[in-house]
Amino acid sequence: MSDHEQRHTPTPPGHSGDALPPVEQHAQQYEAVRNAHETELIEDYVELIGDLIRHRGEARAADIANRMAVSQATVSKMIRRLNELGLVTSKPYRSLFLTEEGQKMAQTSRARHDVVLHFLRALGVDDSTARIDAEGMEHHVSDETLTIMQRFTEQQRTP
Amino acid sequence: MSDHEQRHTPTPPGHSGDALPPVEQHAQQYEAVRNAHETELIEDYVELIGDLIRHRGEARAADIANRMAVSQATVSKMIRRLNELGLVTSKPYRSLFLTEEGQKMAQTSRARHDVVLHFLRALGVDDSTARIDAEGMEHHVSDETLTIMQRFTEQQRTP
DNA sequence: GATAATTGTTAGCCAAGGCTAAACTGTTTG
DNA sequence: CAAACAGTTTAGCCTTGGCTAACAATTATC
Repeated sequence: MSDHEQRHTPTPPGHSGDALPPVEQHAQQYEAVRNAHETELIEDYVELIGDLIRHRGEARAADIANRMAVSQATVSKMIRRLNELGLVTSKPYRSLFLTEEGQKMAQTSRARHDVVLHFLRALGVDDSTARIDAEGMEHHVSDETLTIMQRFTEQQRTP
Repeated sequence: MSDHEQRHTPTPPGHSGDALPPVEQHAQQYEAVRNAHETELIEDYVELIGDLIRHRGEARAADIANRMAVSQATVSKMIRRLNELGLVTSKPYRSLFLTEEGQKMAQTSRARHDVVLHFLRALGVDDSTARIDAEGMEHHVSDETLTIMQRFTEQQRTP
């Protein structure tokens, strides 16, 4: 653990832009992003499976592959993982179901996604752009920010 | 390419929540996220190196490792990659420099980051939360949304 | 009901991005 | 100036999440 940096001025004076955050805080930012990345894909799969079930009555691997633009082999492998994690149940060659826990995750993830999407639209972002941005952003928005976004959206709706 | 889904109602009627987007659009969302992920880390490194140079006069591997909360070995490996990509120049055991291209990327990335961070603060998000969220969000915000965020922030500043 | 088409699985490959341990270089200091 | 220390690199390992190709099962069609 080098504190080499700390020998110098902690908050340099006349630079353009913001100062660097303290090391611990800075590190925490990057760690948060890495953590988000670990769960992100899992959540996306679970969310999509939930959506497919809701809207189509069932979730099949081929549909997931199409919608994710990914090979069926990739989906198959991922489903095995979701199984091990206790998020879905599946019998070979049959369509998928979410466990209790999976349903909870799908629901949370869905809600999160919707808040971000509606927020972006309320901000004035074009629908198809909002969809793309929301998909990427949803896993990186804290609960605090999410609440604020929701409040903002509601205010826009009833001016 | 299965169109199995399309046999059914394309926009189902009375469900709660939004309908599923058409397959092509949906796929595009996920592809965008995967693409962002590929460049994300690279941009983070380059941005951080730029920041270290600006604020401290030099960027050393140990500082990067500390700030990213990652081992030095990981940094070392990454620097080799950045080198191959023509983004940084480095002599063994010496501190790092950004190439022209690297500087351009650092600058763009920095600007993006700042817009998102200032936007979140203008929205009313607490500073340390805003920093964490901004770090994750910055790579998933389209230019369109970025512009809107910037406009919003300026409006808040001068009410 | 046999065969064709679709869907699902398995095996084996690859790159990215982490890690630890060990070797090496450069700098500081007794 | 030699030894100790701090910083850097290399080697080798692991997991994820992609892919293709080959095979297996289910479903559709004649």
